[in-house]
Formats: sequence, structure tokens, C-alpha cells
Amino acid sequence: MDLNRLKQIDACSWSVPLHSGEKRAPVILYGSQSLLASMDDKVLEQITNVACLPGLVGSAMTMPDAHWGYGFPIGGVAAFDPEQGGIISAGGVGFDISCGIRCLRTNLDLQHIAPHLEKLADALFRAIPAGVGEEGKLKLTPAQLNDVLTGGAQWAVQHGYGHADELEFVEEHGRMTGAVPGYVSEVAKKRQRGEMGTLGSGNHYLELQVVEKIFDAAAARDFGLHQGQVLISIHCGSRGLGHQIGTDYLLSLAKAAGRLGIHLPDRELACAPINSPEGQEYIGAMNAAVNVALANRQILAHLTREVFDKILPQASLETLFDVSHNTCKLEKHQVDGKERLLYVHRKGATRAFGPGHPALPARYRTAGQPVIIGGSMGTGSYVLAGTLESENRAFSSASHGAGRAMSRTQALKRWQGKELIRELASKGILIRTQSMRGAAEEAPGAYKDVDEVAAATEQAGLAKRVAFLRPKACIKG
DNA sequence: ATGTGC
Repeated sequence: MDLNRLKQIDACSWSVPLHSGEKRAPVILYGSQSLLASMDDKVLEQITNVACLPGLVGSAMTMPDAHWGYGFPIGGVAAFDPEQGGIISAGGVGFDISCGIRCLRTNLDLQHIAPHLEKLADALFRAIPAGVGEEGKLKLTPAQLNDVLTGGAQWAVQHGYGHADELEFVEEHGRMTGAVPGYVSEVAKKRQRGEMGTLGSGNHYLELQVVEKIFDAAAARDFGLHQGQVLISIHCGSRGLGHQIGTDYLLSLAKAAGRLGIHLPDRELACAPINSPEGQEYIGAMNAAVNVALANRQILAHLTREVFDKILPQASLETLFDVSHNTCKLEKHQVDGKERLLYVHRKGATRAFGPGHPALPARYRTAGQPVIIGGSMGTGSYVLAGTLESENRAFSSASHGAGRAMSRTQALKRWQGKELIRELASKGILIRTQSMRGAAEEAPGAYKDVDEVAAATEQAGLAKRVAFLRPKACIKG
């Protein structure tokens, strides 16, 4: 990105100056100079388009890990007021609705798992269905799937997957309200009936990690983290159902925009007013997809526990937190000293509530919400904590991952899956995957430097670093 | 991301 097009506000925030006659809301890009310099110009173009949409409140923003996406950039945050013609956009949520990370903390340290790492990786790879179109053991009837659409992770717990007391550490207590199965197409439902409890493909993974560094001792204590401890992160979303809802509603929202004369700077920004039939239908369907993702991660956590029970029966796997990074949620926010109810799109951006927020479990009320920045296969992840400052800066949002630095096509030209996996193994990171092509697309080199993203996230005041996690074994789709 | 796609 040409930094001359930006005005630097402070070390990690930049604005886009308004040209004369240009009608749009302000745009803020968060990130270090080097992250922004290597960011695609398309990010700037896309977030500037978002700032032209009706009913936008405050600024349209990008997180430090932003990259080019469908319509909205990935790493984009935009809040809309339903009372001021604010819109909802499927491209502002993402196709993988409610994609997110469930992070489990264990009572094991690296030395406990090190002798069993190969065995654990193999067993997890057998137990966790991964890959495009892969189906799981569960085959749901249409009525059962409808129950998942409204019940989320609570449905999963009621059916023997995990424990009721861990739902406190899952966003929305594991169940998103406002889900309307009737707004989800039959095609979308049919696709999902065999896909519960599956990981999917692309950047989705299940990873065994070790806490390598603690940045904030007090928050780490509240989160139950210590150096050398084994954690497990599960990154996945709403599979075929979410994708099908995205596809279905792109058309319906585009029609609504046309009918209501909403000017779209880019066709991919298809949207409808929140207070319109199409907007409400999309929201009902999207919330149903959120429940599918929450149930999916709940089931996968259970399958992971079953594997550990067999190999290391003394292991206990507790939920640290489960948080999504592809959503649009109705939340209360302070705007110019006044409380307002806004629909916050976070696409490739994590909700990051600060200390004291009423939605947080008592255990995290002091430290703030755990925020998980998932890395690429070889480079590690971060646990951060939400800050009070993030509320003013970004409607309580933070980065979600390392963020791609290169397209999948480019990555395929540069790396070979087999070679990459051998190289990572020599560094002590085991990869188990269905697809060598997928592995090449996910090469660590195709991503931004996760250390830089986490540092910039903290410097921008969006969240505070708590722990760095080093990967040991990774199951990929 | 995706029963990956001109």
C-alpha cells in the first residue's frame, strides 16, 4: 500500500484523507508502518467502499492483519445503526459464517506429550474428519438439524458432547438467539446434515500448542495459563451451511439494494437495510449458522477429549474460550458519550470486550475477554486480552490471525506440500493433512508475520498480549 | 471459506 495515501495518526493507526466532494464516513487502518506498506492496495479500496454504505457509525476500520476479501476486506470492522438506515451485508460477515477458534487449556506440560506426539497426531487425524466435503459420524435428520440451528453448543452438550459448565466460556453461552431455521434454504440444511463435527479445509486446523512466553502474568493467571503448558486450538466454522447461506443471500440482498436504490460502490457489497424483510431474513439465517459453528466446535472439542482419554487418560481439557471472527452482532456501544445499539460487522476480526464487560464470565471480568490470534501452520499463535481502549477505537475488536500476505495461487507456485511438511517436521512441528495442495496454500511464508500482527494489535490499543503459543502438531483439512 | 472452477 502506498503510505502517501494515508495520514498517520499514531504509531499504529492511520486515516484516509477525504478528497473534496467525496461523501463517506472516515476510514481508519490499524497496523504498523511495515504491515501497512506490504498490505494490498485493494484493502484500502475495499474499506473506503464500505465507508460509503448507509447508516455507518463512526469509522470503517481494518485490523493489522487485514487482506483483500469478497467485498469487505478480511480484517474489516464496520458498525451500522438500524434506526439510521444502517445495512447488513453478507460480504461483511464472510462466507464462513461464525468461523472462529475454540481454545482448550490442558493440565499437561510439553514433557507429558512429547513422547506421545506422533501417536496423538495420528489419532487426532483419524478422529477428526477434515477436508473438503468430508462428513462426520453424525447423520442428522431434518428435525435434528433444525434443533442445532437454534440450540448451538447447548444442543451439543445436551447430546453428550462436552460439559454444561464450560458453556460459560463460549461466546453467547454457546447459543445465539435470533436464529430462524425457516430463513435457511433446504439446500443449506441438506449440506450440513452430515457435516457436524468436521473441521473443513483451507486455513482451518486443530493444533496442539505449547505456551512459550507469558507477556502479562496477571491475565495469564486469570486465564489459567503458564509457561510450558499444552493448549489445543480448534479453528473452524459453519461448513457447507454457512457457505450456502452466503451464496443464497448474496442474491437476495443484491435485489433488495436495487429495489431500495442503495448505491453499491462494488457489487460484492450487496446489502439491505437491517430494518427490511431481506435484512431480517439474512440475520435470522446468519444466526442459525452461528449456532452450527458453535455446535461444531463443541463436538470437535469432545472428539479431541476422546482421543486424549485413550492416550493420556490423566489429561483434562478445559475450555479457555471460544470466540468467532466472522459475524455481525447486535451490541451496545458508546458513541460520543451516548449508548447506542449497533450491528457490528466483524469479518476476520475478533470481538474483544475489555475488563468489566457484563457479557464476560466472572473469571475474566478483571483481565478482559480472551482474544485468540491464530497463526499459520508453523509460526505460532497468541492469546490476548480485550482492553477498555478498544471500545473507543474499534467497537471492541481486534485481529483474528496472521492474515494472508499472498494469494493461494501464488503460494502454490512457490511451495510444495510434501517438502514443506518435511521441513516443519525437522523443526518439531508435525503436520497431518488430507491435501498436499492445501498444505502448500497454507505455507507459513504465505502469511504475515504473526509476531508483528500481535505487537501491532497491542500497540494500536485493540488488545493486550498475554501469551505466545508454539505449535507442536497440526491437523489440517 | 466452499459437494473449490472458465
